[in-house]
Amino acid sequence: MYTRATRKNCSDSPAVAPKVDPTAEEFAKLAWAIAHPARVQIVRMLIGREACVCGEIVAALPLAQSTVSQHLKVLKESGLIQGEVDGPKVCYCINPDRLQRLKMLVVGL
Amino acid sequence: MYTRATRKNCSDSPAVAPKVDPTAEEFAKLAWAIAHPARVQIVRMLIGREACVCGEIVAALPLAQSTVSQHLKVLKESGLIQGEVDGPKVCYCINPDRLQRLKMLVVGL
DNA sequence: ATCGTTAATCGTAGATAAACGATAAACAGA
DNA sequence: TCTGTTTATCGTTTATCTACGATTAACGAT
Repeated sequence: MYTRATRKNCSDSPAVAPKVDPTAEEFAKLAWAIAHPARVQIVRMLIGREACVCGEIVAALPLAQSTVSQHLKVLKESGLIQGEVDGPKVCYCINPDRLQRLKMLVVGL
Repeated sequence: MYTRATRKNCSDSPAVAPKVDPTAEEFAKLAWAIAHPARVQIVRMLIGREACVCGEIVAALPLAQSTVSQHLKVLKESGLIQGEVDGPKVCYCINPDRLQRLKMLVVGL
């Protein structure tokens, strides 16, 4: 047996309950949305510009149009952004509620 | 040509500079670290307990020991946590600086 | 109706992640 | 020294991500 404890609260803390906290999944999904440099830039761009057409986002990134479209899809699925069809173009904007939720979760760590 | 603009700041905004902002990569890496439910739970556990032995983390999660070890490795590589060897055990704790950095980046969005 | 533009989707290839069991390494105690 | 404990690593399998070109769908303008 190992009874040595050289660091406080290290080996001698009470056992942890093996329970899954429910927000971990939601948290991970939101974090995952911005877990890629391109998506971080897209989010920042949309926050800074209020709204942005897909083509402008493509032009601002060194990626193919199809790749950007996929990143936009990921962001849309996370709820962080939403797209609105405007003729042949699609106008993307931030979803303030989800962004706020992400901030809450991170700050609440 | 498409000149219709039904939404403000949508099609008629000035062009975006195709420049890569330098913190996007750092941001993405930190976000990636918590982009998995298990890692979110680990981080929360460490924040709430100050420090924690690997075995306790394994016990708290419904995952194999080797899998947890991999998640710990990811978190360590991101700098969010650090491990300290304590005999045969390893004691993990949060790196407050990196956590603060993550919070700053998210709040600064 | 046709043409050009815009953006999503498809198909594919390569890389990476996630999960596990098995093994190895490091250590304390007998 | 030998044994049991703890954790990291290895090897493997499966799944998902990322990136691209090509194609398709939707739309406005002519």
